[in-house]
Parts: sequence; structure tokens; C-alpha cells
Amino acid sequence: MIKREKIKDLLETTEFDREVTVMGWVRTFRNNQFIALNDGSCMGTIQIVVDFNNTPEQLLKRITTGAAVAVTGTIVESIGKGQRVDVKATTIEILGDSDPEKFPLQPKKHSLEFLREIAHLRFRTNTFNAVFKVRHALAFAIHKFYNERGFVYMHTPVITASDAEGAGEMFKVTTLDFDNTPRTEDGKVNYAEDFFGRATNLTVSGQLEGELAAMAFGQIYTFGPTFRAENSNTTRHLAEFWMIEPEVAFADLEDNMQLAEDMMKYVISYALENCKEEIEFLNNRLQEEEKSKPQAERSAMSLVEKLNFCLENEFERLTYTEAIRILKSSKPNQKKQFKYLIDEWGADLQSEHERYLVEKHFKKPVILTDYPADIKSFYMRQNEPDEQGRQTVAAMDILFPGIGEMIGGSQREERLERLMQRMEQMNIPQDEMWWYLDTRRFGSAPHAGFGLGFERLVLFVTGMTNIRDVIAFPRFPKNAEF
RNA sequence: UCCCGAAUAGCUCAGCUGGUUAGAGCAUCUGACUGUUAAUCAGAGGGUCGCUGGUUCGAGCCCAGCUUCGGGAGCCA
Repeated sequence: MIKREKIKDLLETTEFDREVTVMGWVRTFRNNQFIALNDGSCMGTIQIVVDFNNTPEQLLKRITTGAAVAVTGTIVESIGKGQRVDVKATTIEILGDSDPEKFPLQPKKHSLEFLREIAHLRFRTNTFNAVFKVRHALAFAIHKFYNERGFVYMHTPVITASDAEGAGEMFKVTTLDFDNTPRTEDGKVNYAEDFFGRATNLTVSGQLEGELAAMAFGQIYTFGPTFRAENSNTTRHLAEFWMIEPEVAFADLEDNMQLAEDMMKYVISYALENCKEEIEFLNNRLQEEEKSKPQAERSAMSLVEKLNFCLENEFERLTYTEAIRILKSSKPNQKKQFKYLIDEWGADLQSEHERYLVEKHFKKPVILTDYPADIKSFYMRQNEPDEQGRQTVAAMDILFPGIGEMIGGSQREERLERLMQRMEQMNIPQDEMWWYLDTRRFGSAPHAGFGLGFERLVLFVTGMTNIRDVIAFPRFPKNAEF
């Protein structure tokens, strides 16, 4: 194939009057004369000027929105107002036609709901070009951050036999024939005949395996797909999502919080520096949207301001117990505006409470720590009971404005006795978890880690509001199209 | 899964108190124009009013169920 030049480079070029070849997809064809061509290298389009008097009618008719074309011509300074450069076409080849009667994208604003239905084509819009460029930058920045700090990237299994992680409903993985399921004598499914010789599921977390690796490499992270079979229908849950889970040996909750905050700031600032154009576009897009909202619902800060604010300020750190005290004496609690009123220590925080703390009280990311043991997972390290004898664990949740829980983590219980006692209380089968418990038997050490929901991070940085718009092909209840 | 709301042309939406042949803008097609910027101007085509049933002389509009979508809640990342 002829070597093509990227539109991104041509838009910045200063070497005019030379022959160039560009290939891309037609966004609009105006006036039988001007093609706005995009090749994905940037959000912008380059203007192709067509000499329609010397171009066959048949060819002109095939230059339609969505068509793939290869254009060879001369790059010149544009004499029009809206752009700096033009390509004066000498030859135009249609690589792939696009029937204008059927191609669903028009050169106009489409609703995100509509674009979700044509997720295979929505990449070809400016918004999704920007979103997925930012997504890429964030993914890259995460690897860069951990690599610079000497972490080892671990690939933990996607298929797992343990269902003891307690992180939610799991998808079953099987090759058994549903119409003719092998049964044991007492009528249960006989998984001994299944592919792995036992029941298996898709992973809900790589944490447990991550801990094993951390107990050798010192610091590791995972970044992979994660599956939850919860019937969640929200703007911040997916059945298939990507999660980053660092795990650090010889670290406590304090170190864990610092790592999380450093990471968040690192990747956000990387995106700001490397996706200037994209974030600027998303910023403006949001501001346009704000204009149609009533004054009261408009946000105080623009996207860029919000991201910078997040970088410039320390995350607020407070314990669950302190949070309860603040919430208890808060206006919405006193005036009984909360749906669930805070009156006792020990209750799990509802999202209205988290939102109050993050969006109203502190107005910045908040790290909540030391939750009651009863509402948290078995592997979290047990704190000494407080002066009132209340049992907490060294957990941390990082809450972000507009998103809620972005990160959930903890220092892990490294003391074998305490861990086993807790597993017993919570009915976690210990025999299946022999390998996990072995880390506490052989050279156990204090360690800590957390899970970051990657799509929630992308949500925050792009300012998008529905998690289904920041992953290419979202998986959620009743939907696995594409 | 629960609560609320929505579903009308390819897209975005209007459609009065239930009343004849369901409208607009954009898109598409035809023609004109040709340095346009979501080009412009003129004209044309385009509808199982989500589905099923009910009420009614008569349903896009009222009622019930279902489906899908959106927002909120729960589960969490």
C-alpha cells in the first residue's frame, strides 16, 4: 500500500506544496467540493479540496459520510477561513463505500443513548475518539507509574476455582452439556466430569493471587478484566470491567493510602499533559451540556478545573468513626433529609452519605478508613478494638465526587490465627484456600493493597457520566451485543 | 432486583380535552449553485405511533401486562 501520512501530522506541517497521500473516513462532503477527512490520528479533520469540474460524477457521488477514501494531492495553505491547510486532491480512490441511506452517523450531534446502540460505529465520533484516547493514556500511565516504582505486572488467572473472595456473584465457567448434565448419586451436578474436574468461575478479583506474588516480589500490580454477575443496572457498574490491583509487602494502611493517592495524581496529570486536545474537547462538550441545565444543577467547576483541583489538594483522610460523627450532626441528617438517617455506629454508609461527605462537606476526594469489621471482608487486618470495644478493620475506600467509590483496599490480615478465626466466623471454607493461608504459614509479613475500577477512573477524567460510554463494548444485564 | 420516567420518520423532537388524511428541523433523494465550515436555495420520498390485549361509536393519546431504554437506589470497583 502507498505510504500515507497521518492527518494529525499534516495539520501541523509547515512544508507546503509537496505531494501527500492521506487515507481516512469522510465526515462531511460540503458543496460537492470539500471533504472533511478524519483518520483517527486526532479528533480534527483535514480539508480535501476536490476539483469537481474534472472529477467524474460517478466518483463524486460515492464520496459520502462514512466512506473510506485514499486521497493523493498537494498540501497547501488554505485560502478558506476555518482551517490552516488543505489537500488539493489530484486522485481520489474510494476504498470502501458507505451507503448514505443506511449509514447511521450524521454530521450532527447524536445522543449518547443512540450511540450506545451503534457501539461499533461510535468510535468514529469526536466524543468517543476523545474518550478512548484518554482511556489509552490512563492505561499507559498506570503501567508507567508502577514500572517507575519497580512494581512487577502480574497476570492473574481469569478462570478461578475459588468462590471465596466474597466480592460478588460469579459467572460459571463450564463445558458441561446443560441438556444432559452429569449428576452425582445425590442429584447434584457432578463437576468432577467438567473440564477442570471441579466447579470454576470467572474471576471477581485478582487480589488473592496478587498477594501470593507480593509475598515474593515485594510489590506487584495486576491490570486485567474482572467479572461480576450482579444484576446491577447503574451508570457506574459493569459485568465486565478492568481493575488495577497493586499489592505491596511490608506496607501498612498508611503506605497504601499514599500509594493510591500518588497513583491517582500521577495518572490524572499524565492524561492532562498528554491528552490536552481531547480533555479540552470533553471540557467544552460538558460546558455546552451545562448550559441546558437549570442554574442549581450546574457544577461549580469545569472538567479541567476539577482535575487540577484534584491534583493540587490532599485527599481528605478520616476514619469511619469520624465520618459518622460528621454525618450525624450534618444538616441533612438533622433535618431528616437523608433517606437513611445516621444514628448508630456500625451502619454501612449509603451513597447519599458518601456523596454528602465528598460533594458537600469536603468538596474533594475523601479516603475513609477503619470501617467496622462486620461490614467488611474477611482478609482485612483487624485493628485493636477502640476504647468502647468496637472492632474495626484497616480498610480504606477512596470516594470521588460524582463517582462514589473509586478505590477499595486494605491492609491484609497477616496473622494466621486471626485470619482463620475470621474465616470461620464468615463461613469461608479454609480447605479450598490452603494456598492462600500458606502465605501466612511461611514467612507471613504485613502487606496491603487496593483495587481501582479502571472505568471509574476513565469516567472521572473524561467527565462522562455513564460507565457504558467509557468501555468499548459494555457488558451489563441483558446486553452482550457486539 | 426495587422506585420513577420514557418509547411517534434514519436522528432529535412536537402532537391540544380521545375525533377525518400524524407534523417540524436535520438526514436522504432530485435539481440549482460552487471557497464551503453541521454550506445554501427549491422540490420530493419517508410512519406497524415499542409489543400484546382491553375500554370506547372512535385510541398516537385512557387502562393492564410485557419488552427495551434512561435516571435514582441496592450490590461494588
